[in-house]
Amino acid sequence: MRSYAQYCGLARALDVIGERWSLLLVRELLDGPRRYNELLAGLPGVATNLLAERLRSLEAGGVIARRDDARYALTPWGQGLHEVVYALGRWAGPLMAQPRGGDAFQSSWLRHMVIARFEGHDPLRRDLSVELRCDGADPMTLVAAGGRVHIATRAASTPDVTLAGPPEPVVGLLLGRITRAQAEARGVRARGDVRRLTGLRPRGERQAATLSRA
Amino acid sequence: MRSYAQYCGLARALDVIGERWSLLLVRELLDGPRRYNELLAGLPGVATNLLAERLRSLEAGGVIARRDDARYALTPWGQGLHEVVYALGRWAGPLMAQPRGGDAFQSSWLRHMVIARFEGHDPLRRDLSVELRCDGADPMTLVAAGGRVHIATRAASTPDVTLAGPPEPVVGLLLGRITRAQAEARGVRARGDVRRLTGLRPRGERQAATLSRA
DNA sequence: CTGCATCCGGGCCGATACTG
DNA sequence: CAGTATCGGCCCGGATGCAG
Repeated sequence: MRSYAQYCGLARALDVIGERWSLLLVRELLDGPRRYNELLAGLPGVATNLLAERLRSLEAGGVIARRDDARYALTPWGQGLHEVVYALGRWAGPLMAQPRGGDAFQSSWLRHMVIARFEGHDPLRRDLSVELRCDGADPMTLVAAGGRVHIATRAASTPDVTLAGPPEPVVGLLLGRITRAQAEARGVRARGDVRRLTGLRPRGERQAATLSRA
Repeated sequence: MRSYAQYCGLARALDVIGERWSLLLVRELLDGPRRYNELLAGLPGVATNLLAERLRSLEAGGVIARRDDARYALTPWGQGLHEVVYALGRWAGPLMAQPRGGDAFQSSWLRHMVIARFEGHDPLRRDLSVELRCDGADPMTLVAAGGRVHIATRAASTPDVTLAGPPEPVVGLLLGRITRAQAEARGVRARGDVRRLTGLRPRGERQAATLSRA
């Protein structure tokens, strides 16, 4: 890519990872080393030549490295993009309840969304277990305990709350951006006391309108 | 821009701010509302039609708004990109000591770099005042007091340390990525006890090699 | 002077075909 | 499995024009 030619941290960062697909490729590698075809599967829509070109570019930039086992992995510096990727994911919160037909969807993306939203310790967080059954993804269980949230990639035995249905309203309800009625009108089957979901979020962030796009 | 068509927070965020120049435009607006020509001056290298097109795109996306006084300003949601921009700026730290001739440079970018690196409270931070005189930028003073860092856009009366010279080695020395000898070899005039700069950074981050690109 | 719109050449992107 | 080759089209960058 053409350089911005600005002595500014943001500009120099974008010179390295600002090209199309680059950050999504980093997202895939945040889950660990991946082979070329695994990356191709995790990036629906990317052309094969573009993936190869981005892999070369990010390797030259010191973000990723090709390992002996023919897998690509983030360098220690590249792993620092975790904060950038999650900051962008959190910022996109207000967009996640919006329906947009035709979007691809994968279990690992749902896990990233949940982690980005709930990572870190919060002493006010209430204990809770939530089973998520999004259409097109494996069942997943969010467990809040001791102020921290953990996510397991399997169904729960006795969840406090279960949300099943299309990804957008399920996530929208989980993030507190839509009401239970709105979610159910959009195909969500909710079981348990949905109001307890607000206990996952800090006091100041329990209103759905907070940081709304509108 | 063409959508990634992925139901993922990162992908939906990049659908809104992933185009070339968009985040740099946001960077300029983090300093407050700006007129079209002010933005043009703050984004050396951008074509006039592209700036107009990005302004339209970001306005349609709900990131910025055109105000009555013909200025552009971030919406409350758009201001949330502060964390994204600074996370990218911090990640670029290892790149900032590298010389790259021809890069444009502005005082406000230097201020952003310093804030991105030192913002927040750190009880172990030592009190210190540092005057920065980068070629091509107005003199600036970094003041650490009570665990916090504040930055003033003027010269200091009696700074503990003064760094003057080209931006890259001045910033490289401030961030602890190069030694005093390396900085002076690259044209930096340093006065005062440069070793005290390490007191600006938390204990664990006082080695220049930390998070190196190599 | 501000705030764009238009035009054009070149480069990047996207889709498909193909190869070691 | 892991890419390369090719090609059409869109986007970007630079120059210029122009209305308020």
